[in-house]
Amino acid sequence: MSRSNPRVLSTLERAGGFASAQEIYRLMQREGESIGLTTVYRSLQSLVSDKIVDVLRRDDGEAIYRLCGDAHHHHLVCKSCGDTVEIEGGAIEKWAKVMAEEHGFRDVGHTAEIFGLCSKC
Amino acid sequence: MSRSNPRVLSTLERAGGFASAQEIYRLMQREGESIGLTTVYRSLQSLVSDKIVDVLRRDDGEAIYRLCGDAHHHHLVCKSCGDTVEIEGGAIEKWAKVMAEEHGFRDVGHTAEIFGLCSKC
DNA sequence: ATGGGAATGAAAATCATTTTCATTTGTGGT
DNA sequence: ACCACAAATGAAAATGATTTTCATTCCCAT
Repeated sequence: MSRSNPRVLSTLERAGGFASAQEIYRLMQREGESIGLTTVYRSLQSLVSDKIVDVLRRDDGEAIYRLCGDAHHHHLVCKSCGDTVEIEGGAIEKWAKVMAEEHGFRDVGHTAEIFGLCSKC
Repeated sequence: MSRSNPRVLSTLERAGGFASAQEIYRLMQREGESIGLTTVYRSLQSLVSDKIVDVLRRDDGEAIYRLCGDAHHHHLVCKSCGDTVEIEGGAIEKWAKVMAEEHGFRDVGHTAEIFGLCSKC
C-alpha cells in the first residue's frame, strides 16, 4: 500500500476543496512542485479509502475529489455548476435497513445522491 | 446530424430500460444484429438530446442510459456474489424531492443503491 | 438512372485512469 | 557508517470508454 503524499492534500485544500486529479496535477506543476501524475492518483485513492475525501463524477465522467467531514452524509449536486450541498439522509438510512432486512441481506452500506439544477443555474 | 437507429432504442428497452453503450452494443452483437459501436453511441446521443433517454454515471465513470419516464427502481447488490434484487424506493423519491425543494434545486434526479451480503453468502 | 445529403462503421485519435517496473528514498538493525 | 529491505515515486505503456475522421453505402427526390 501507499500512503498519501501530503502535498496532494494541501493542494486540494488550496483548490477550494474540490478538484479533479488532473487539475490538482496541473496546479502543482504550475506552482513548481515536482510530482508525478501517478502519485497524485495514488494519493487521492488513499485519501478516499481513508474517507478524508469523497469522489463524485462530473457530467463528462471525470472524477472529482472533494474534502468532506467525517459524518456520514449525502450530496445534492448541481449538474451545471457542480455546486454541492451536503445533506442529511435519515430517511435513507432507515430505508436501506428495512430493504436489507426484507431480503435477508446483512452488513449493508449504501450510496445515494441527488442531482439537479441549483437556483443560480 | 444523425437520427437514432431504432434498433438501439428497442435494445435499450429490452435491456430493462437501463444500460451502458457498451452493454447495448454487446447485446446486439450477441443477438446477431449487425451494427457498429459508433452508431450505438451516435444513436444514444441523439436520444439524449431528444430527451427520450437520460444519462447517468456509474461509480466507475461509465455512462448509463435510461429511458425517461421509465418507472425507475433501485438495486440491492450482494458484494460477494453480485446477485441483484430490484427494490422499490418510494421513500427515496420523497426524500429527494423534499431535499431538492429545501435547497432550491429543480429538475432533479437521483441515484441510490444498497450493497451488502446476501443470505447465501 | 443520378446526384446529393444522411447514415454507417472501421480504424485512428483522445483522454482519464490504472498498471508495470525500474529506480530512489527512508528506516531499522548491526 | 553500512547494509538490507520495505515503501514511495514516476516514466512509460496498457486499458477502456468515448469521440473523431473519413471513405463507403444507402435512400430519396428529380
